[in-house]
Amino acid sequence: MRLGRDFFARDTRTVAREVLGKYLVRILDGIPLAVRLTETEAYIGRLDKACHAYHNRRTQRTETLFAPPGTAYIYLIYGMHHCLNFVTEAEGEPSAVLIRGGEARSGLPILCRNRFRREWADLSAYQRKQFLNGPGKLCQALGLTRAENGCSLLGETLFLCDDLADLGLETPPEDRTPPVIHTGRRIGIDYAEEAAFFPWRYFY
DNA sequence: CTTCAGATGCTCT
DNA sequence: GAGCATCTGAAGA
Repeated sequence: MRLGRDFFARDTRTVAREVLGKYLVRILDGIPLAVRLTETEAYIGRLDKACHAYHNRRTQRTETLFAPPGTAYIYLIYGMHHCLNFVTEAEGEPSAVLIRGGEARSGLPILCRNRFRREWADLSAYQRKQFLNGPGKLCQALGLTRAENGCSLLGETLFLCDDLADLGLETPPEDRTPPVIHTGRRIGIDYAEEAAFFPWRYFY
């Protein structure tokens, strides 16, 4: 079953927690790419110095955070990588869930070529183990860039779902037991003072 | 396994 | 002009 707007229109930390284990699907050139989400972070504009839209800060970049829940917020970081977020809360409450990691479930050959311009069989064990364990890696594999900033997550080519039946695939056995979720500090925001210590990173 | 430097360009001041 | 919600490869332990 696909996730609707109501899923995203809730407390950001709840969404960050509950989206773990769900599948992010992108249909690219007719081919379904699917990633099971394993790591997220919550960013809440109202309270959070680490959020780009802290105190409702409105600039060209943060405009997407004011879009309806269920919108993709994608920005360029460090001049060469992209980060994907899901906009959350009621429309106009600038908040989002950063997608930090996942595991490939469909379209592995494409995901792999997007990331390494090589075949899965040619990757080292280290490369396989670290395949999608970072926000930039995930965007690169899925071919998501600023061109997709502001796109709906409720559409026909980019969406989330509960299971892989939507894609005509069987859900693997290891995906059937609910993940045990851990929390921790968010990564790479040491500048954000007390907010750097909020336990708003979720993973399993 | 760990640390570290360097890449690279957009965004806001 | 400064800073950034990162990744990679090389080198060391």
